[in-house]
Amino acid sequence: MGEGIRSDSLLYLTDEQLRQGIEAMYFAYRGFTADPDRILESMAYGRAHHRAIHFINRAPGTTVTNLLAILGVTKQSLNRVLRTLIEDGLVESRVGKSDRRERNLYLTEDGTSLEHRLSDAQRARMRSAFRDAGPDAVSGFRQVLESMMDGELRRQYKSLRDSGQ
Amino acid sequence: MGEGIRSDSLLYLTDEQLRQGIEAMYFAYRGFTADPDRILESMAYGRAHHRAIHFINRAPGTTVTNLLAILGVTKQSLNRVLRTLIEDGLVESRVGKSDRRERNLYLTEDGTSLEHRLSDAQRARMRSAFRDAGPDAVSGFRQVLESMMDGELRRQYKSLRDSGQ
DNA sequence: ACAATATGTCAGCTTTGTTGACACTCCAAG
DNA sequence: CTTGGAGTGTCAACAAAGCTGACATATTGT
Repeated sequence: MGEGIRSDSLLYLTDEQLRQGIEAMYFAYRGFTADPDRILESMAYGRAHHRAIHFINRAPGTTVTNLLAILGVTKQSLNRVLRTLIEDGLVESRVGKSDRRERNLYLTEDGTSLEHRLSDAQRARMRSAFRDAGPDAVSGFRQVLESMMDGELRRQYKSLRDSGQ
Repeated sequence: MGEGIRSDSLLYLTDEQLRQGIEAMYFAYRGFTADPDRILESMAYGRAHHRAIHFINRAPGTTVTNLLAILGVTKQSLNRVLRTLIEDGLVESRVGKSDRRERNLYLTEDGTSLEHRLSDAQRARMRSAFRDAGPDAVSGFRQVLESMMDGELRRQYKSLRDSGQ
């Protein structure tokens, strides 16, 4: 073994370290979805409903096409989810003002209330993880995740992020 | 607004920061699975097959029950996946030596070869993200993910991690 | 002998994704 | 004003991957 081939600054790039990162991502994502899943399964809903509710709440008045781009599913798949949410009175679909082909989506009071329950649960876990790890770790966490995104997804993530606060 | 209510050290725990963390996790996970998914869809396989292959490779000779505990699915669900992998000659199931009720699972040569293709793709993305973000960020990333796991999952993650290298 | 364990399998159901086809509304350009 | 295309909704059919419940088999340990 030649010395100095692998410098200290590259030690975290060994296959072993990478595999640990992969497994950490897998197990953490299961924790990440566990709390909302528990709430959703008591109703007739699943993760797809949660995602729709999240992003409608995030950008009220968004169109179906925009939601399709963010979620990356087919309109048939999204439509099935939206239909149940509209039927159940959690989402309101208003005909577009300037372009009447578009549908602008909004959460109703009930929809907002469910969104709060779901995001409270998810935020509580995220808050606890952030608190445990500390501000520097949080910054690193965000940096790595952002680098892991696909180009188009990263664009959408940043666009949402910058529209926030 | 009163000054000093929210100290600098807690700024990263605002709902806005937490929501960004949640969305980062969502978009990053899609990037995380994108490359293996592309490889898998060219065959008749899905993510469930990838997970089985990953953990069999990780712990050769593991039993079905152990795999069930790690993956958190029902045996019917896992069995469907394992059956196709065994039929296709990617996984070998050997009767247990000491306890003949158990089945010890191993990757065949073909199974190992597919595992390499999948993990090479996934590691490449992880490596690139790690390199972009730097060692400190990687450490933070791992810390936050570990805190985000459920208790039982964290136990399994650590057990795998410590058995490595 | 008997109970418990590990595994496999059958049937049936759910959620969430997919294609393909088609209709309707509406905007904009010719 | 007609016509093409975009945005939307819906139908049918299907697939992957999870679930429950029930049951069979082999094996182990008491």
